[in-house]
Amino acid sequence: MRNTSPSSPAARQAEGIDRLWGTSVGEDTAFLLARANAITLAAANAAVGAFGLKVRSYSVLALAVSGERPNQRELSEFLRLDPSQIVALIDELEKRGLVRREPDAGDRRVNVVVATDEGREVYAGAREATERAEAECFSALDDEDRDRLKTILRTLAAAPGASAG
Amino acid sequence: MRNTSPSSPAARQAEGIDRLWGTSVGEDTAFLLARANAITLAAANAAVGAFGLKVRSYSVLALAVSGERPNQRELSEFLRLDPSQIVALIDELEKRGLVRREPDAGDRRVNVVVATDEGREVYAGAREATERAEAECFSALDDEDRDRLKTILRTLAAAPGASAG
DNA sequence: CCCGAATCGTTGAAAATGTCAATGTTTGAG
DNA sequence: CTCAAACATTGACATTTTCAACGATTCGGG
Repeated sequence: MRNTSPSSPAARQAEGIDRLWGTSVGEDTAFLLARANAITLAAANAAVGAFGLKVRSYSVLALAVSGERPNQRELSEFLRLDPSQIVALIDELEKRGLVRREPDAGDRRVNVVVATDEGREVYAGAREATERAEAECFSALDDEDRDRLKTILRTLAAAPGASAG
Repeated sequence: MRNTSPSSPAARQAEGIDRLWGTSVGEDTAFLLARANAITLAAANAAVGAFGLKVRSYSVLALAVSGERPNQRELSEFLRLDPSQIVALIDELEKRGLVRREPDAGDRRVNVVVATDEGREVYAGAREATERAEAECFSALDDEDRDRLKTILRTLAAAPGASAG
């Protein structure tokens, strides 16, 4: 049996960071949120990477495919990215022919972002890959907890003050 | 009453990004996770900023205060940061006198990171601030949902494959 | 109609972060 | 003793973040 306070110096720290889970950091919901996010983000990035995308560009593509015709300011706010980053992301997607900017009918300042046919195709494949990756990330949860998590996160993500904190 | 398909061009997109929540992106748990994280991270950074810290350095400080005497490799793994980033973070904290490196008794390769008295003081204040900030972030949830969220996130954050994904 | 403030997309620069390879020191196995 | 591996560190490089400024356009008021 394992001693609670190991006498052997070599065995003291063993290979475990598990004891750190008991600290205030390990008990902090915001930290857990960040860590869970880092893990799923890495998995998602690996998944869409096969399609020459990152999570960022994949999100923009998905919104372009949606048919909601978001403009760049809306993408910026929804994805919580600086407008200049949206420009860069769309530039890249447009160069690849997955997306195009369309002038808004009623306001010549604004561009609306829509997907091309090829964009829809790439999206379909990438979406399948991310869903597989996510399924694996969340495999430790049962269906009920998955639903709960989604509901709770939606409450947090859409909370007032999400834009101007 | 509001028309579902507004005829006025000016009113079409209004000021709402709300319609984007109905897209596949808005339904994606991983996206919700990322967005909720971004929001709480921003709030936490604002909170600890008053103490000259960021969430990163605050986390390192908290682990140094914990008494668990983590070494740098452990910090790297637990916080999911590159070892070189840990070096930079500790350098800064050490320069400010909040933390110091102690040679490990049993292994001269490893440094153990411990807090100074001043580090403990600063931590106490910063922790209070972050707890206030978090309380506000999670104010939209009742106690039960807060517990659920924490439990679920812990499952995800500590899942196997969290280190080598 | 005309002016000024505000919005949208864009550009560019600076700071912060992330990623990776290489190194010196030390340990542990054989 | 020798060799491979682990730890902390350094330095280089790419990516991301953050800001300020700009031209074009819209909108509200006078």
